[in-house]
Amino acid sequence: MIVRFGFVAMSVQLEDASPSRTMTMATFSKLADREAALRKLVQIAETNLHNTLKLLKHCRYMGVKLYRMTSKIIPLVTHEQLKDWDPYPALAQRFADVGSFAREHGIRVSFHPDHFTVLSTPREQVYRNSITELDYHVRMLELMGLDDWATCNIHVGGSYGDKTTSGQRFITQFNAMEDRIKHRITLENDDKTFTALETLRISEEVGVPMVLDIHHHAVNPGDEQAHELWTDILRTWERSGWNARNGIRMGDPSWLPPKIHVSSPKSETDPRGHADYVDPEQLLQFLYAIAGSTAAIDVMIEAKKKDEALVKLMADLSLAEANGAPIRVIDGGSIEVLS
DNA sequence: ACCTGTCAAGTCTGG
DNA sequence: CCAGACTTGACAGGT
Repeated sequence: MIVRFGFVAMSVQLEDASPSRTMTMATFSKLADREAALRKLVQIAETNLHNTLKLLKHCRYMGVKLYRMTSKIIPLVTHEQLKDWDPYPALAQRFADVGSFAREHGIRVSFHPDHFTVLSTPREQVYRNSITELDYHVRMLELMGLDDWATCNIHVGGSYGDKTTSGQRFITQFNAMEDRIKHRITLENDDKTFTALETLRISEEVGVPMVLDIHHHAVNPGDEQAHELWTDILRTWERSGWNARNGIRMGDPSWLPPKIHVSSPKSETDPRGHADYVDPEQLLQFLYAIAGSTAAIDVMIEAKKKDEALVKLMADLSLAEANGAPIRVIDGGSIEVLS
């Protein structure tokens, strides 16, 4: 089983490469010349896209094939007060450049819209805002020229005191969206509300792939071991999403592997928080448990030290290999689990 | 150069 | 019913 690792949003190794520079609404409102203020926002977005490309080049240099882009590329773009603003044409070329690079170098990119994208909400306005937010992310992927193997990962949302009803509402409100958005979604179990099993059943119902977060499952487990759910989770990657729509079977060269999230608890007092680095042992135990089920898997490292945590993990895995673990380090971003 | 409070957005809890 | 927690990187405004 080939395992590819990736990291989130920013690099702690690169200087001057923030992909999420911003401007607050407070500052924007203070600027007397609105046209000039909008030009400033476009300028910030250009910098963010330039740095996103820089980060992708950093990925290529390291051998990393998995990267989550930040949601903050265009500041304030989904803000109520900027509804009339259309910055996309001015940024189209830079989006295209980012997308081309990702495609040429086989880097699987994705987004993770923030926690106020809540499709289970009972509030009409929150639902509408969530769609606006998703539309923004999907639009960026479209401008990058990336097919819908490039996805947006979200959570089910709040429970509002009745998880069953809220889950049903998620399904109804999810189904009411445009296909171009629905086809980009993956669903992840969260650390407080919808467990892995609950998220899995909803993923099956609406026909989207499920991203299993091992750490969230550890702190919000339900009754099942993660690997017990794995067969069904893997099936969501076969029967829905990019693979299913294009008739791609596991083992085909263009097969999109399932994705999981990995992080380690920050401390005993804050078990839900993300630690600086990830514990290789816990990760390996999970990978061994599922090694026979799939030819490949992609693992997103969610650690405070970002790309440095990925580098450290690779070093730890090299050491494990030297000590006889049944793995083979391939390059700076991937290993093979021997079975 | 460095430090601190604040930021557009959501949900949940406790007072 | 409202204030604060949660969580995060970066701004904004101060020293």
